[in-house]
Order: sequence, then C-alpha cells, then structure tokens
Amino acid sequence: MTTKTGDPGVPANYDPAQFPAFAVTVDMVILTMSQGRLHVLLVRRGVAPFAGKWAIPGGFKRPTETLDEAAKRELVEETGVDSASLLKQFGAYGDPGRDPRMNVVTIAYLAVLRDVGSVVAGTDAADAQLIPVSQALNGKIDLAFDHARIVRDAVERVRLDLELTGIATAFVGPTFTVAELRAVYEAVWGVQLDGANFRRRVVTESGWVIPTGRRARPGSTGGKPAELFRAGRMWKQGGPIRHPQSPDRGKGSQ
Amino acid sequence: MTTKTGDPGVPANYDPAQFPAFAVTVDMVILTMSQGRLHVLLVRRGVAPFAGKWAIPGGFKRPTETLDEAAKRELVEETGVDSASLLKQFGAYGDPGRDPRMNVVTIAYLAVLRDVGSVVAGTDAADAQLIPVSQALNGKIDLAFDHARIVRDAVERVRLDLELTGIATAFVGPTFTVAELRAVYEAVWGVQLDGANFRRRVVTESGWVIPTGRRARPGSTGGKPAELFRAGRMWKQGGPIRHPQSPDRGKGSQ
DNA sequence: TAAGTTCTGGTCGACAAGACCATAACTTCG
DNA sequence: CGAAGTTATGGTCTTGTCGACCAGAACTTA
Repeated sequence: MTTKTGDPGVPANYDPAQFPAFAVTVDMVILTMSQGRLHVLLVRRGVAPFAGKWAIPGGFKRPTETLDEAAKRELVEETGVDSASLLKQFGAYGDPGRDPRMNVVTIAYLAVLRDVGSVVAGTDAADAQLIPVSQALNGKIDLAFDHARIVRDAVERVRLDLELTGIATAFVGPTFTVAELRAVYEAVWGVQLDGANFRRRVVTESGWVIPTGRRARPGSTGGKPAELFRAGRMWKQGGPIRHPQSPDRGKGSQ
Repeated sequence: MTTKTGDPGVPANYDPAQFPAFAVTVDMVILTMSQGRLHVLLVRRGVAPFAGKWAIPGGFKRPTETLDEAAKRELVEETGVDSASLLKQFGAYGDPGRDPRMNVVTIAYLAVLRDVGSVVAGTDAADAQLIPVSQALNGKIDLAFDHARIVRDAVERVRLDLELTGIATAFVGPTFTVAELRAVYEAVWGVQLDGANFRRRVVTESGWVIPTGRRARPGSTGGKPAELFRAGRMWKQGGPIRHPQSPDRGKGSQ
C-alpha cells in the first residue's frame, strides 16, 4: 500500500513536479451515414510517426479547458460542426507505447453526424476522408496508433446506444421519413426490419419524432410519398428500438 | 493525434516536448453492500490540498503500465483484492483546477465487491472507511477534488449495469439465496420487488445463477430455508432484471 | 400444536413486438 | 387514360414477457 496519509497512492513528500508526465489528447470518432453505409471520418497523417497512415482526428487538451470543451473545440476545428450535444465520451486509452514519441493518454469521444462530407470538403479536406467502417475495421486500411481499436469500440458503443436511445435521428437530415430512419438502424446493425412494425414503434413512442405535416417527394421509383418528421428529444431512457439479434427467445425468426 | 497539416490548433512542427504536461491518475469507486445499504470506500486525506477531507482511493499511472493494469494494481494496494475482472472504466475527468497543484486528468474505475470491510480493516485501515453512498452524496460528507461527482457518476452507472448485466452477484457472498440477491437490487434502486417474480426471472435466465443443491439455514425469524446458489457468468447481454421505474408505459401500476 | 414467517410455484391479465395482410397513394409505362 | 409497379401505412393475429396476486410448502418460535 502506498500510503493513506498522502494523496491516494502517493507518499506525502513526493514532489509533484516529478510525477510521470503525460500528454493528454482528445480523439474523436466521427460517424455518419453515406450511401446507406456507416462511415468514419479519417485524416491522413503527414508526419512521423505513422506518416501516410490514416488516423482519427483529435488534438491535445489544453490545461485551461475541460475534456468536453477540448472535444468540442476539436470537432469545430476539424469539421466546422458546432453541435457539442452530439459528443459523447466513451473511453480512455493509455497503453504504454501507443505513441512511440512519448507517453500519451487519449480520451476518446464519439460524434454521430449527418452531412459531414460537405463540411469536410469545405474546410481542410485534402487529407480528410470518409471511409466505410467495414473497410476501416477489417484490416484493409492501416490505422495509426491504436486507432483501430478505438474505432471498433466506438462502433460497438453506437450499436448499443442505437438500441437504448434515440441517437438515430442524428444520422439523418433536419426532416426525414420513417424509411430513412429505418435505413440507419438497418445499416448499423446489418439487419432487415419490418417497415410497418418499425413505423409503429417510432411513431407511438411519443416525443422522439415529431410530424411536420408535410410529405416527402416520392422517389424516382414511385410509391406513396412518405410523411416527414423532425427529431424530438434525443436521449431517452427506454429506447424505441430493440436490437432484433437479442440472445433471447429460442431461435425464432423474429 | 493532431498532426494534420494546417490544423488550426497545433502546427505540424510543434515540439512534442512542449505539449502541456499532465499527471494521469487512476481513481476507483469501490462499492459494496453493508447492512442492506450501498457503501463506498473512502480514505481520509492527510496532506494538502483537501487535508482532512475524504477521497476515493487512487494513484498515479506509471508509463510502463496500461490504464487497466494501473487500476488493478491500485485495487490490490488499497484493498488487497485481486479481482481485476470486476474493474470497469467508466469515465475520465480533467476539468482545469480540479487539482489545485497541477494539471491532473484522472481515469475513473468502478469496482463492486463484497467483504471489503474486513479487507480494509486488515490492511492499512486507520483512515479507510466504508461510507453509505447516501451520506457521501447528499453533502453530509465533504469529498476532495471532484470526487463527489465521480462517485455520483459511478453509482448511476451501477444502477444501469444492474439492469443490463449480472453484476449483482458481485455484491453477495460465494453462495447466496435469491432473497439476498433481491436485496441488492432493492438497495441499489430503492424499490420493492415481488419475491416470486424476481425468483422466476433469476432462475429462468439460465447460466447466471447456479443451484448448489444445499439450503441456507433459516434466519432467526423462521421461514422455509432458501435454496443456495452460486454465481454463474457475470457479464451478460440481455439483462435479467429490468428496472421497474422505467419512464415508459402510461402510469400503469406495473 | 398453533401461529408466524419465508420461500416458491401457479395463474391471470396487460402489454409489447414481430409476422403477415390489405389498402392507399403515388410513380412510370403501354 | 388505364394498368402495373412501388412505397407507405394501417390492421390483425399470435406469441412471449412481466407484474400482481394467490396458495401451499417448509421452516421457526411460543
């Protein structure tokens, strides 16, 4: 036992300046839907280490700001998007050697956005790109540092949050149809959902989607024009959609 | 990691050695049941800052270990308990000024244990004590740093995990009755659960409690001796117990 | 033996959710 | 213009889950 009399775990006469120094960064996994698939925003590194490899955007925390503020600042800097409410801290990573230059602990944040594509193109762009999550995770693309693990954890978290909260509306536009919302779930989970049942769940759960009264223009393939909704409250408790692949009930087709 | 050329925040040629230095600590919220109430392990600080105030145990991360290893090491040092599987990272805290001496970012871990009392008494003890969570959170007790917030977040997390996983078995002894397990849920959630229904849920959910064949000695108040179980797998997906206070369905009595 | 207490299994009704069908409202094509 | 195709959306039916409640079993103490 180090000591109870001093700072937890530290002798009372320890010189604070001699504590092992770390750099603290805030890294962000920015997810979005594009062409029906889940994408993650990656930037290409220009300098060593890992020059030429892809990485998730992020930056160093400043002593004068909180972690959340640092994440929000980085999000604005990297994408121009100012919606801190979408940022969610989901893990800390500090394995020795994860950065060959020095000791770095990173706090990882998750952001689920729409229209990142255009934003990215407008700001810095040259080296920022949306990559399908499937590609980023199956080894096709070499991620710098331990960013592959971070992205993997983030996607896992989103799958879970989609089940428990109303995050899905963050993936779609300011107004959307039930089918668009359903497409988000199907893409993230890789399953097919019944349109009628999905609609019932979404509409019944009062407050989390709000009808606008307008209707969408039917697609080029025809069909009845769908009702347009806008997002209601985002984070809710008993989630609207339950993951179908639950390890529950026998092996029923449901 | 920001090395993107043109990042407004950090030039690419920034000298790594000049990045703001932080101390990184690992703090632990150790929860246990005692006398039917949820308790948290606190240590009393002997030196400034916050001398005399209570704090959660923790310590500095070493550059050669991972965050999880640091947490495990601290847990052993503080309580003598070596059960890393119970440790769960649940948040990072880095507000400026949270430690008046220097910039400190802490990674917070959660451990749910039984019998901490005896362990604590046996090791260092003098200044370590189990405090009812209710007292620690209602301002009765002055916690150092931002530890009140950390404890609050941890308890919130446990409430949620209790709903989604089989954590509850970590609170009870190596063998236990259904009633003991039910008491854990009732204490953490502050609700009353129907004994018969609870038993059905627990026993039906195959694998997470295992009958030993033995029976408990009836309490001094009499009654049928309860069946004894031992814990099965701990972390599961679709949790066995759903929190009754869900903000769902109208205001039905269920 | 009687009374009390706890455990434990059973039943019932409410409700949630998925499968499936039917119809409505639009498209394009002939 | 009408027919066929496509999508949206509502209805019904069945199944499974969960809580409320009751009853009996198995022990205690008096």
